[in-house]
Amino acid sequence: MSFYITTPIYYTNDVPHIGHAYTTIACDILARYNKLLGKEVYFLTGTDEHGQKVEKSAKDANVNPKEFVDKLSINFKKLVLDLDCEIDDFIRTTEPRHIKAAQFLWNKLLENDQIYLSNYEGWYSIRDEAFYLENELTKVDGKFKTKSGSSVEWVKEESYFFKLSKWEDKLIQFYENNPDAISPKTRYNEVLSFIKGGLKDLSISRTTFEWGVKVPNNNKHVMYVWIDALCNYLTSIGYPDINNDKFIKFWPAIHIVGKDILRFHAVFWPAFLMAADIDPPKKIYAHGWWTNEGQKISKSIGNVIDPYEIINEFGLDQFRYFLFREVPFGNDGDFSKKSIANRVNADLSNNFGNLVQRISTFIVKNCNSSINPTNNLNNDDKELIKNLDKKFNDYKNYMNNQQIDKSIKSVMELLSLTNVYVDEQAPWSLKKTDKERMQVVLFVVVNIIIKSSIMLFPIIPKSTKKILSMFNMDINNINFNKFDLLISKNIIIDSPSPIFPRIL
RNA sequence: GGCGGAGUAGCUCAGUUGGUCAGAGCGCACGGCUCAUAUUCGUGAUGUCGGGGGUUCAAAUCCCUCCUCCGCUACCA
Repeated sequence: MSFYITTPIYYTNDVPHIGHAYTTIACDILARYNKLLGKEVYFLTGTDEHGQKVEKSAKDANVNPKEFVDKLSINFKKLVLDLDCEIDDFIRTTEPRHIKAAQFLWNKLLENDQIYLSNYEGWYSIRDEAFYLENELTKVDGKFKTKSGSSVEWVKEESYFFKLSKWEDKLIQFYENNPDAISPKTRYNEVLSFIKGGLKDLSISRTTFEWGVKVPNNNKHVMYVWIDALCNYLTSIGYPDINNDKFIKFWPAIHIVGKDILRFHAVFWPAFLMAADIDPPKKIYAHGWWTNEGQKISKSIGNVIDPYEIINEFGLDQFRYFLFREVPFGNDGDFSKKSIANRVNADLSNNFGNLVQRISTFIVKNCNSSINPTNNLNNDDKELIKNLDKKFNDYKNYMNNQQIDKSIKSVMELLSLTNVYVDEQAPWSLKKTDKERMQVVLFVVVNIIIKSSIMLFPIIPKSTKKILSMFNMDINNINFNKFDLLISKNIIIDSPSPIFPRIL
């Protein structure tokens, strides 16, 4: 079994922000989870480095575009590592392998009679670098203006077109047969209604700038961003060699994207692929956006969230945990210092961390730091183990559908039940009355701590590794294959220290 | 305008086919324990389930209508 997951490639026109971190961590969580399942995982991210904006920014900065993107791309690559994300490849669209792949894809589309040369005409705003439809414009003094007041002019530009209109029925059919191919459900509905509203052929080349992948045999044109950029998902696994091991093993991919670029991934991209005789993606998952302390994030307001700032203040795992526990994956969320502090304290410090701490120190003090396996379970113990089993299944079901928040919640519920169990069994009382029974209770709880740590490993890898090594588990070999509900070996505990300090 | 989603405790939200569905977490109040990172456990309070009307023995759950919010309605990415 294999699992291929991608982030969008990030545009090298600015420094990374919370949105980039969010998408990348989402993929990392799903990648790590699938590794725990024993699947062969391929996790791809990278940078999208072409286009008019980059060309212009580079010019403004008085450097050539390649130098410009070299610098910016590094920031994104660094962020991936600093977020503790285990990628398998970092692709850049300026790499020769990608240019080769994109041009091959183009030629394939040409060969399959999916591309023709014509003219793109419309009202164009130089200031906005965008075309407008007439119904988007208002007439001021006999001249059309955009809502923002920019003037527009009628522009006619030679362009290659992709025969998107031909794919309308096939896309509808594909999505009706694969209702899970777009998530969440509301996004699926949106895309389907968009397609049903009719598809026009798509302009897929530009002549107004040069910084892009050249159209084969016509150097006047560079490829439209979405042919160039989306092709990266193929490039990384060896396209155009579709018979190589990687391609065979991993395609089709699951694409995690922001809701703003859903259409490109869910309409254009599958059409390009089918037109080039390649299977459409397995799934496209659109996530939401973050606000900052209740406010929409924008550069002009100046409230862009720098991931490094959050990590430095709250910790990396705390940040990762908050992003995916706080908000249903797919919804918008609000980031605030108060909510991350509350969330981390309630779930990680108090519920999980304190359970680990109270049990581990108890074992160190009262059991000579060691706990032995046993099968001598009473009904209370069996009940809790049954809950472990149930929550583990819930957790997997949710993760399999990218419902990361719900899967985390399942583990938290298990940990709450365990805290209740500890209070009810009261090992500190058993210490005086029934030492044997006390050992059993501790053994049951240790099992839950270890299993919960493994379940949470994809979300908070560094902290859970600390916990697992505190219990002397083999942290280089964590997976679900050996996930027996009860551990069969003696557990020795190293001197415990709080893993999740409370945030004040 | 069209299509779609949503309005349930202070906050974030669960509520399958109408009949323990009035709930959870956080927050708050009180109490217990003291193994633990002043942590944990228990108990409790607050809601005309957006408004109005209707169907039914019975509706947050079905129908009608109104109000509010959000998303999509193609070529910057």
